[in-house]
This record gives sequence, structure tokens and C-alpha cells, in this order.
Amino acid sequence: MRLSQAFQPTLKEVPAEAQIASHRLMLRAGLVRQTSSGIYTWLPAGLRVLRNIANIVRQEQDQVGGQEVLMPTIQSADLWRRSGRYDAYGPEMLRIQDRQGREMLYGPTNEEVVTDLFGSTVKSYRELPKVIYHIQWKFRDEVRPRFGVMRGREFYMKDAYSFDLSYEAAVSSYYRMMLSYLKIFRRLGVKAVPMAADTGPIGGELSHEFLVLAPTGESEVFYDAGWDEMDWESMALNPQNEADLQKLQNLVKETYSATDEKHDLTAWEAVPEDRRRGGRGIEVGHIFYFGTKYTEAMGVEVNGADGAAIHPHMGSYGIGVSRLVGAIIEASHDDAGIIWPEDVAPYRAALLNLRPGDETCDAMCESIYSCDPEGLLYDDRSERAGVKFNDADLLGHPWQIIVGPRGAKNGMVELKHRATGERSELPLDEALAKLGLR
RNA sequence: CGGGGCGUGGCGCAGCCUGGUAGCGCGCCUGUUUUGGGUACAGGAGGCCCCCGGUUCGAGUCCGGGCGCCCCGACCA
Repeated sequence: MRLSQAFQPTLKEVPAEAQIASHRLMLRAGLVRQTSSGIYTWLPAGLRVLRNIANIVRQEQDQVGGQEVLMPTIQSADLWRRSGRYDAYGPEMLRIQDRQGREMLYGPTNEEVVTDLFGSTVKSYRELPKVIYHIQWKFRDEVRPRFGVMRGREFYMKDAYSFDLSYEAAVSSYYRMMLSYLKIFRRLGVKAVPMAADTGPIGGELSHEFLVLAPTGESEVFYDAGWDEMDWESMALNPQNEADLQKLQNLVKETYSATDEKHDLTAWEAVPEDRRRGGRGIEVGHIFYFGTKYTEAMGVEVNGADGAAIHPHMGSYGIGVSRLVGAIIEASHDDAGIIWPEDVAPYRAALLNLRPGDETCDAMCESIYSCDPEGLLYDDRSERAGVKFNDADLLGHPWQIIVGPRGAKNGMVELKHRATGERSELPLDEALAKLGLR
């Protein structure tokens, strides 16, 4: 993308409403604009990040057998009456009426829709287990939206639902999903620790939240240093292997972690003092096992091998995709701006032409740009070098390819790594090779 | 939902107490200048002062009501 043609506004000054780093940076870098309290428009760069995250989530969910669908945002109240949650959910649910006066709602979650969908299509035990998920906008009328997209009212969420024939199978699905989540967060470049959690209005008995550690997090967390030390790559747990899932389950049992609401002082005392870790965390995922709560309430059953009806056991698994944009920034930024992990960055590199109009610089930039017009943000504006440097740091692309008259006439470009600040001057070909552009 | 605060060009703010020509910085446009970390100078555009009502000769300013937004707390991907 050529920056001169992009819809990419950056702000020099910080809008007064933004209090925390990620919110300030998202506004300054032109990722989002607020349209009303807790509701945002995503601008091109922000949308790219949102999609990158969603794609990683999608790949990993497919990897563990997830089937992607797209359920609606608007749901009927009747469906929620069948589960008994229409009255239970409270004012957080946005309730609306259509022109016939029918009661509708903007979905805060999708257990009802998915359970109904499943029940109306799946009739035999042979079709289980199933994992159905979608990535869709949700609305929860929060009492107090804040922190930008971290606690918006409208938010983008991946929610998956598992259906199993037995408790044991459902627990396997639960830990398989946990494994998938651990991998997702690793790929997103954040450290998220699963912590014992309350089940809230979704109900159920087994539940973990995934928390990204950050000082601005809303929950207080307590965990065993073991979580910092686990080497998931070399453990290579296979989600399709029951023994590996058991291993994970044991690790979770043996390695303490909890948010303040589930904090267990007795168990905490058992953790050696020098291994106790605490802090604040941002909840970016939440998984639940809640058994037959919805399948029973909504009368969903399949036939077993012996012909007897079985209420499938369910779990639900959420990842706050839009919240993750904020959480990642919260965990990865400096005074100059955002520092994107490679896989979520809106562009893999910024290409800075320090002197547009200079024949050598222009020619070199054009040849670099043509390698990957989609993945490079080419700053071809007639701005001063300082402006370009500052904007590039603010936007936080993993790399900056700096082309100035000094080096260009010798066929050299400068490469700056945003995360380390490291700069090196390289011949053009070497630089391209290093970034995988050639 | 309880407590606090704020609404004035795109952004950050002053002006309000003590009513009388709507201001500053940044950004934007034009020109010159500068050319490796937000350059300098000159000229210029841009404002239902959140809305409604009241007081007054006169309201951004005072009074009443409403709306919006933010912050702190209790609640949640």
C-alpha cells in the first residue's frame, strides 16, 4: 500500500478520552475511531490486524476439528426463552423489537442458536463429536465500557461449541480446546496463562480463563512460576492423542493458577514462596464445560447405539478477537508506539523513502515495493524524514526498510528492527533476502 | 448502578468566576525554505461555542432541563 493513497490517519496528539497505552496508541496509529461509547469503526490498518488474528484463530480451530459457520447477530427472544436465559440474562443483553413487535436481541453469545442448530440437524450418535464455531460480532451492553476495544460493548469474538456423547469425551474436548488455545496465543505472540475461573451466566462446572499478563489488566491473578517455564514447543502435545490430553490435564491440576475470584489460599500456601507469581491480567479467552444444561433445557437429543436418547454434553470456548488487539498492544509497545508481533502486524514492513523525487531513491523504492505491494506500507509521502520515522515507529511494523540518498547511490538500504531497535545497512539484495521478499 | 468530571474549528486546550468583536498551539491549504528523527517564515481556509428553554438591551459566559462522552468503584470475551 502506498501511504500517500492510504486511508491511514495518524495523530500527533492524544485524544483526551484515552487513558491506557493501547487505547491511546490505537487512536494515534489510526487503527480505530470511536463512534459511540464502547462502539468503534475499524480503519484499514486495524482491520488488517483484526483479520490476521481471526485467521490464526481460524487455522488453529480447524486444526482441532472445528467446523466454521456464521450465525447471525440478531436472535429471537423465543430461542432464549427455551433455554430459560431470556429473563436470566439481565440488562447487559440488548433487546430490540422488529416492526411486528416481535422481541429480538443482539446476541451476546450463541449457545441457544448453536444448540438449536445442532439439535435440528444432528440425530445420531454416529455424528458426534462435533465442534462448531464462528467468528462474529457480539453486543453486551456493559455498565461501563472503557479502555477502548478492550471493554467495548460491541466486540468481535470467536466462539466454539463442542458436542460429545459422554462426560469423559466432553472433558477430552475441553482439554483439546485448551491445547488449541495455548497454541493460538503463542502464535499471536502473547503469553496467556489458563486460570481456574467462575462460570458466570453460561453455567457449568469446569472453566478456565486465559489471561495475558499486563499491568493494566482488570483481574488480579496468582500463579505458579511453572507457567512461565513450560516449554510447549518441545513438549509437543498432540491434541488428537488422549494420553497427551491427560498430560495437559495433570499439568493444569499440578500447576496453580487462579484469578482473584477463584483464588484458593490453601492451595496457594502449598506453592513454594519463591515460585509464587502475581500481577494483573487481561482476559482474552474463556472456556467452559457445562454438560447437558442447554441440550436438556432445549430438548436436544441424539439416538445412541442402543436407540436410547442421549443429551449431548456441551462446552463453549470464546476468544475475544477485538480485545486481543488491545491486549497485544498492552503487552507489546514502547514510548514511540506499537511493536507488533510478526504474525499480526498490519504490514510486514514499512518502506521509507526519505527523499521522494530523488531518482535513485524512487527507483530503489519502486523495485522493493513491487516485491510485495500488499505486505509493504510504502511511505512515499513528501514528508520530512522525521515524520516518517515517527509514523513508522507508531504503526509498529516489525521492520522498516529505510531508503535515503546517502545509501541508495551505493545500492545500500537500512533495515530497522522495530522490537530491538537494531539497525543495519545492507546491500539491497541482502536486505530483501533477509525479509523474505526475494 | 453509586461517586466525580468534561462538552468551544480535525486534535489538545484557554475564555465562563466578574455577560459586551470567539482565541492559542498542533494539524489542514498555498508559496518559499528545509531534506536521515514531527524544519522555519509568510499568507489562508475552517466554529449551530452539545441541544432546548429561561433571565437580560445583549448569553460561550448566569439559571433550569435534557443529551453525549470520560474517569473511580461494584459487574463481564
